[in-house]
Formats: sequence, structure tokens, C-alpha cells
Amino acid sequence: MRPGSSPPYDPDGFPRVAVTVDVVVFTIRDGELHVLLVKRGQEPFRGAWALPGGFVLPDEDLRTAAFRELREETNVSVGGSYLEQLGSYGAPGRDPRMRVITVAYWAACAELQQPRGGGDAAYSDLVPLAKIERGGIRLAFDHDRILTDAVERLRSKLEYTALATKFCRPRFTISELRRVYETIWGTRLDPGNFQRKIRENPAFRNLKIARSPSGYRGGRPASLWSAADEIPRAMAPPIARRPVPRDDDPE
Amino acid sequence: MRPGSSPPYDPDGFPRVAVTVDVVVFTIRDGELHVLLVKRGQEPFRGAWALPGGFVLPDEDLRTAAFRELREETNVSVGGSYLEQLGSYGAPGRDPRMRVITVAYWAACAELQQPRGGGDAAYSDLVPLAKIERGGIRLAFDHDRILTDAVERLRSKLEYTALATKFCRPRFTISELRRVYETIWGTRLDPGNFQRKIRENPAFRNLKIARSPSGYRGGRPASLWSAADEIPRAMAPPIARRPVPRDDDPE
DNA sequence: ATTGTTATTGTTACAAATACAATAACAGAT
DNA sequence: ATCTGTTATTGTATTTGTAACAATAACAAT
Repeated sequence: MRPGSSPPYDPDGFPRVAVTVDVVVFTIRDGELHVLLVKRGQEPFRGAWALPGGFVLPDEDLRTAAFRELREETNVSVGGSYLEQLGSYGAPGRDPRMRVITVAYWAACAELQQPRGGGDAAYSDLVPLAKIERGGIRLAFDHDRILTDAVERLRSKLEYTALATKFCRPRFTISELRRVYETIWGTRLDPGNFQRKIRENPAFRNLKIARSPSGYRGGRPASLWSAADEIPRAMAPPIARRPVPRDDDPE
Repeated sequence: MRPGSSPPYDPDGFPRVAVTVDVVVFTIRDGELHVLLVKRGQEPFRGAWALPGGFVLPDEDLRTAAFRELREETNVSVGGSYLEQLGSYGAPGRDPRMRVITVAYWAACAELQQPRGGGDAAYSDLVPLAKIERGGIRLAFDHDRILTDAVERLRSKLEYTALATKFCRPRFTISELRRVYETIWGTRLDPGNFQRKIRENPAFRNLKIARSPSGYRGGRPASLWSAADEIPRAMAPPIARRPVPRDDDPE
């Protein structure tokens, strides 16, 4: 049935459902993958960690709503970042008060400014994903599930797009890029082979300038690279994810 | 903002938004990829082709709603088929009457029974995708866009999952499976190499029985196979999609 | 038996990924 | 200046994977 017909269950012609957006923002800080969370200032789940998000306004695009809620609740703008729709979550009862369907987005960001709570969020901070995955933190609503799905999507999208560049500054060295992969996958990659893969991949552009000497700790200066496209496009061939030697090997 | 707070723009605490589901059902008929469509019996877009779909009921899961609307509008049940969420489409103005956000699903089916219109659908039929892609048919709302996204997802998911089995009966021969790939990709695949790939892939199980002699036109009887899992899981290695020699080669 | 058709297996050539070694380019210490 | 530590980058041999296509096997129909 569509609006216009008159279903018997609702005099208004359609059921009352609220639509929200929630955003999973990933960033790397101190060599660890972090997620941007808010601490809820309202019931239900008051005081619990949750994904930033909220209502879609009457004349607002879903994506726009995601950007806005993020800014309102965390004071974070993810302008040049990658933002993609993850999917919708609408199980009845996922919000104890009423029927709420949420459209989840996820983003990959370089160097986030320090978040600051706002709106319904009492507080906001970047939380290490490892802490959540170890079970140390439980999220409100079904946000655990949303986060799990987002992590899976992030890990797999790293393989076949140039998404990893979004975790770097506009100009980066190949080993910085490699460390992004290693951090998110929890693996170690061969520097030589990785070098070659990036060099031969048209999704990356060599700027042919050496890294400025500021803040580096000896060794041959790396040359700087940038992503060839604003939007991380599909790479051929992909970067293979190794069978995961999970534990950090001591060499 | 979340329900519970009191935004100034709406006395009820949340904006009035309708949520629908729409379903893209793919099947192969007469060696051609078809999509299940309905002919609209109501304004707007009365008489135009559209994806089957409609309102989510107050206590209904999104996926359940997709199954239900499909049954109501087309009389088609996609029980053992693969049904996956595609994404949500919620641009303001995508429905001329009011704000409607739709959650789109897509399905891969073997051998559909003949559809029959019902509910808001005056009529329902399987339409060859080629006809739509050639511009012969325009769909209502933003359903063209949804369909395009679904086709893209289908084509790429064929590569790295055993999804193609869902277009076959529970037991199938390798060449039937190959024809599924060839139909959907519009390519020709080497029978020998394809054979080997399937045989060595743990996502497929050899039943070690030959095809029953009914309805076959000479040649060595093929042995029958089935999918190893109910849900098409990721395959390693993937089946490579060839650079597309688009035109059907005359040999 | 012969022919036509499809399934299945083999073989070879080629392309790509990997492991690992070697070299290059620098900073800082001696 | 030379040495040492560190990182970037290139080279190479080996392994692995893929593709093309030829050959064989198993049947039905004639």
C-alpha cells in the first residue's frame, strides 16, 4: 500500500513511524582505530554510550541529516571525509518508546578535532574500537549491531577501494598508508610488496616530492602521495587481506 | 534529537514521515534476466511500472514487510530465495504527496510462478531487464535509480559469493550455473575453466549423481550440484568477471 | 557403428603475488 | 669524515593462479 490508499489500521493513511539517522565515524588516533560516540543525556539509556544521530527533518535529505546530527551532537564536521550509507535498522522494539527506523551511515576521517557534546548528547568522545570489541563497552539501542556491521564494511572496503587514503592527510607517505591497513586489519604487510602495489595502482598519485624533514626520525625521506580521486574508487587489483596473524608478532 | 526531547518544529516530538519498503526481484526466464514489476492502479504515476512495495506496518520488521508487500501486490512468494537490503532512499520530493522514505530490498529467485496483480497494483509481470535498460520503460518515483543500484549489486555479488545458485533449482548442473553467470554478465565463460573453479570451490557440493535423463538433448549426462550453504557465502577465489565482450559472439 | 552434443580432464603458456634480499638515502653519534 | 641506525625503495627467484584450448569421455539419435 502507498499513501493515497486507505488502509484500515490507520485513519491517517499511514502508520506513525519515526525516522532517524545514526553515524559511525571511524578515525585512527595513536595507531589505533577509534569510533566517535556520545554519552546519552536522556532516557532511555541515559548515561550509556551511543552512536551520534537523531531525527530527519521534514525537508532534509538523509545524508544531510547525518552531517547535521553529527555536528550538533559531537561538534565534529566530516567535510572532506568519506560518508556512505550502511543500511537501515527497523526492528519493532529497537527503541522502547515507539517505532523508530534508523538509517545508518558510516564515515572514514583523518585527524578529528576533539569532539564536544551537544544537543541530546551529554558528552562525546573518540573510543578505541578494541575496547568495545573486548566487551568493555555496551552501546544503547541496537547500536552494537550497527557498529559491528560498519566495522565489517570498513575492513572489506579497504581491500577494493582507495578508502584508506581518507584516514590520511591529503598528502601521505606509502608507509603511513600501510600503517592504516595494518591498524584496521590487525595484520602486518610486507613493505616492499605494498610499495609496489600502490605505485602500480592508478588510484594513487605520486607527487614526486620528498617528505618535508619536519618530525621525522631518520631514514630515507619518503616521497609524498595523494589519492587520485576525491571519492575512493574501486581498485584493480585489490590489496589482499592476509590470513590474519592476529597477534602482534615480535619479529 | 531523539524522541523524548521536544524539538520546536513539531508538537508531536517528531516529524511526520512515512516509511515504505520496495523490492527488486530478479529471476531468469528464457535465458534472460527479468525484474518483477507492478503496474500502478493509483495516482500518482497511475498506469506506470513500479517496483512492488508499500507501507511498513506498525509492528512489522522491515524484511517481513518486504515479503508481505511482495505477496500482496504480485502474488509472488520468495521463500527460499536470497533477500538482501539494498539501501534507503529518502530524498525530499521523491514522492509528490508527502515525505516518504523507502527501504529497498532485492532478491534472487529461481523459477517464479506467474505474478498476478493485487492491492494497489493493477497488474504485475516479469519484465526483461534489457528492455528497461534500453530505455523502453520508465519507472515511477525514483525506482529507476533503485533498480540500477540493485542491478549493479547483483552483478558484483555474483563474483564473490555463491549467489548464482539462487537462480537455479536446488540441484543444478555446472553448465546451468554457468549460464546464469553468462546471462547476468552478458559474457561468455570458458566451460572447462568454469568447471574447475566450481569443482575446487567449497561453496559448492557435488551430489555425485548424474542428471536424470528426463528432458535432455544428448551429450554426456552432467552430474548434479548444490550450494553448500543456505545463505550464499563469500567464495575464495572469486569468479572473475571478464572485460565484457558485450555483443553476443556469433562463434 | 557413426555422428552430434555436452561434460570433464589435461596441458601448456603466461601473468601475478609473495618472500626475501639488496640497495639507496638520510640523521645523528662518534 | 666515518660509522651506525633507520626507513624507503628496488630487484629477483619462486610460487601460485589463470586462461586458452586441446583432448577425452559419455551419452542419444540415427
